[in-house]
Amino acid sequence: MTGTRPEFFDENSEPISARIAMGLHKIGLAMKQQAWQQANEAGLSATQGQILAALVANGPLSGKELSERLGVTLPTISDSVRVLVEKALVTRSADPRHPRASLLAPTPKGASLGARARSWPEFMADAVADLAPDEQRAFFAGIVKMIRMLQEQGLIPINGMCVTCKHFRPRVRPGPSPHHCAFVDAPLSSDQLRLDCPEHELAAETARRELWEQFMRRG
Amino acid sequence: MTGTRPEFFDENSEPISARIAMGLHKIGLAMKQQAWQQANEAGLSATQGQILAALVANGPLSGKELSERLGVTLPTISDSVRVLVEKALVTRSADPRHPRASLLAPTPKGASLGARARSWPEFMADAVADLAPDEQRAFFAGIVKMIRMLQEQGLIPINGMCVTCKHFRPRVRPGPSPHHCAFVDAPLSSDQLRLDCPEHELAAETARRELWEQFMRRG
DNA sequence: TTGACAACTTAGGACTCCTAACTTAGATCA
DNA sequence: TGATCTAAGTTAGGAGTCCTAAGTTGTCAA
Repeated sequence: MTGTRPEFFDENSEPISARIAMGLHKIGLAMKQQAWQQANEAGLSATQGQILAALVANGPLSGKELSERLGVTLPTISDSVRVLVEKALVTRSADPRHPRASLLAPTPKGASLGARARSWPEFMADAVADLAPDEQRAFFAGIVKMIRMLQEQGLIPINGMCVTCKHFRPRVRPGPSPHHCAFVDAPLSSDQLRLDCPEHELAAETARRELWEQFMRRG
Repeated sequence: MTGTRPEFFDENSEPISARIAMGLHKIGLAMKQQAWQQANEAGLSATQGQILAALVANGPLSGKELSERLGVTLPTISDSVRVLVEKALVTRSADPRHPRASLLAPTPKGASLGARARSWPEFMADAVADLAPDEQRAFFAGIVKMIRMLQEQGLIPINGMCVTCKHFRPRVRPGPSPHHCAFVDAPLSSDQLRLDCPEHELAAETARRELWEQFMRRG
């Protein structure tokens, strides 16, 4: 079984894109387990934690909005919200926008748990900390592009990414901060692109594609 | 709410490592949903698919080994395996290594499903395909390093990574393929590093750290 | 031969997630 | 003024995921 086989790796290894996919799969595994464990330690289920985190990050939301953001169906949300209300971590109030909808907001206790839940993925940040700054930037750039592709394919539900937002103006000036956010009227660099801006407003389909192409244009 | 606020992004954005974590979180979400959906289409559960994929990729395994590889407890595996045996996708046979253990091997039908299950994460590969080759390499390098860190922290169960394998010889020569695999006696480049080599044998703790430091050494 | 060990298996419970079938407040329109 | 439509939730039911705790059972060591 052993011997000089320089062709071994080319024959047996998959293309780098498949290797990336596998790596992300493994990272996803760690993420799932951590979320589960950290939720349990906080006396919540994973979904309950995610709901609280979303409410803290984005302000009051309806059940429908939550289901879109978390990528699960309404009944699943409905179930978890019932428990959160029973635990006095969330309150309901009427939503002026829709007749049957109710706006969900965290109570003070819920908000504090939600804030903690938001930091659950940060154990990842520790694992990233050892990368050199330029490696981190390259890594982040890859992630932004991947997420955009996944969203294009309809595999990621909602995302508050700058590159799909109607307020985003890519490459409007030279220098290190070429982009601009029209909402806050501020320049921003590629490093500063947000993935979950609460002010995100989805641009129309054609405008979105346009934004993306401008953003990707090199030079 | 609108106005010239150049400080907006620095004030409201998190550090890049946290942004990376959030991005990976979103990607993980897509991964979970895809796995679920693709498993359903194949008439399997997600876990069953992963078990079949592992058996195809690594050859016959015991329940214990499966539970380590998939990062779930033995009862969970036991449950899924029972269903797979009922479906005639997996067979048991005695394991010569352990008295009470049984080796699980896929039937032909199970093997074909397992081969398909192995390609489930590949939808990610499509999303990566738009990245330039150098971006892909940088991305992959980041992933390898992250996985290594996560494993260091005990957050990823088993991994057949070259950088933790006793057969791995990092940086033994100059040029584009500086590393060497002593098992197949072949040079390999950083791009060719494997994440799930079936021949992986875990090096002892101290040796592992040594390997890693050699691998990380720049220049 | 008695006990420890290791690898399961069983039992039981909480949570996730889905589809399908209601329920209901308001809007639309005849 | 109703009849119908729409959209947001809720309820019911079922498969699957996970866990902990408590057996089972071959083998090996004392």
